[in-house]
Amino acid sequence: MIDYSEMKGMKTSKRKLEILATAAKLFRENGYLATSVRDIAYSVGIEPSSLYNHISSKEQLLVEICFSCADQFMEGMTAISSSGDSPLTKIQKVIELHLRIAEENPTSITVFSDDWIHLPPDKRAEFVGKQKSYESAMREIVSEGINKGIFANISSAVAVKTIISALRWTHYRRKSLTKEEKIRQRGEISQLLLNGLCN
Amino acid sequence: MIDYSEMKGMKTSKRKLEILATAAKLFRENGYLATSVRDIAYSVGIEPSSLYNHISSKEQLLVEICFSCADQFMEGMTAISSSGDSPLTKIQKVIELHLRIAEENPTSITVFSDDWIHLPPDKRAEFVGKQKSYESAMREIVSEGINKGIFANISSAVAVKTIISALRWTHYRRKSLTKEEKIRQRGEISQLLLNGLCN
DNA sequence: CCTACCGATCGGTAGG
DNA sequence: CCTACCGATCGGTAGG
Repeated sequence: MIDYSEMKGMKTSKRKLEILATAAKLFRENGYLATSVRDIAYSVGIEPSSLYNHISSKEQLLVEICFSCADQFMEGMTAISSSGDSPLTKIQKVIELHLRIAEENPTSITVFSDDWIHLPPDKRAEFVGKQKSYESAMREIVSEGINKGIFANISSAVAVKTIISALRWTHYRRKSLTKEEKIRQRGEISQLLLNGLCN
Repeated sequence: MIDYSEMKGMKTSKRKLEILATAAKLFRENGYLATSVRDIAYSVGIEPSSLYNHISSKEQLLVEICFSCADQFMEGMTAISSSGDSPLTKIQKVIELHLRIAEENPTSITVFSDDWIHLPPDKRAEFVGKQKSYESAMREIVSEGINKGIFANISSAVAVKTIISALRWTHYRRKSLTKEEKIRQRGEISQLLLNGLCN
C-alpha cells in the first residue's frame, strides 16, 4: 500500500481534507469541546481509531483550522499596509478583506472566532500574538488617517477594536448571499463604518 | 438546622451567590464546558458533592448567568423603546446600555456572549427568542430614523447587526476604566457609530 | 482501516 | 457539608 501522506508535494491527502472539513463543520455547530473524536469519525464514516492514521490529535485539527484563517488575515493586512493607498482606501480594503474571508470560509471562520481559546498554550500564545500584530497594523492606518486630517481625532485603539468587532457578525451569517446582495451589504457596512470614522 | 434557602423573601443564599460568582469567573476564564463542577467546588472551598445542596445542576448555573444578562438588556431596551426620545437619542441610549451592562457585569457578560450555545435546548430557544426580540425592537428604532430622514437609507437589519456587533468588544475588556476614560470612550464609540448612521 | 481496550475524568447520587 | 461511589464518556493506543 502506498502511503499517500508521505508523497512529496502532497502534504494533505484527500481524506485529511475531508476530516478537516467535517471537523470544522461540527466544531461550528456544537463547539470544539462538545465535539468528540467519535463524532468526527462517524461523520466521516470511519471508526474513531482510524482517524489517527490521518491526524495526530483532536487539538491539531483546531490548530490547523484557526491558523488557516489567521494566516489569511495576516496576508491580507500585509498587502494592504504595503500598498500606496490612502488610509481611507486601506480601511475600506480591510473591511472587504473581512467580508471576503467570512464568505469564503463560512465554517472555519466561526471556529477561528470562538474556539481559539482552546488552542494548546503555545499555539494560543502564537495566535494571540498574531491578533495583536494585526490590530497594531490597523492602528497604524487609522493613525495615519487622523494625522492627515481625513479621520476624526479619536483613539486609534478604540476605533480599531470597534471596527473589527463590528465586522465579526458577518462570520456567523448562515445563508450565502447573491452577488447583488454582497455588493449592497458591503456598501452599507463600509458606509456605516467609514462615515463614522471620517471628519 | 434552619434551611435558609427556604426562608421567604430570601431566594438566593449567600453561598449560592458565591457559587454563581465563582462559576461565572471560571466560565469566563476557561469556557463553560472546560470548567468542571470540581473546579467550581474547590474554588469555593467545598467538596464537589456539597455544591448540590445549593444548585440542581451545572447547567442551571449557566442558565442563571445568561438570563440575568439577557433580562438586563431586555429591560433596558423596553425603557428606551417606550421613551419619547428621537431615534438618534434612542440609539445613543442603546449604546450606553451596552457599555453600562458590560461595565457592571464584567464576568457574566462574557459567559452570556460566548456560552449561551451550551444552554439546554428549551432554554437556548428561549434565549435566542429574546435576542431576536431585542434586535427587532432596535430595527424599529433604526427604521423610524430612516423614515424621518435622520439616518441614511440602509438596511435596518444590517445596521442593527453591525452596531450590536461593534459594541461586543467592550464585553471582553479586562481592565476597568476610570470615570474620565469611560466618558471619553463612550463618546468615541457613539461618535463612530452615530456619525456612520446619520445622513 | 478495524477490533479491542485503556486510564482519566466527567456530572451527579446515596447515605449519613 | 462530607465520604464513597456510580455509569458514561472522553482522547488516545496496541496490535493486526
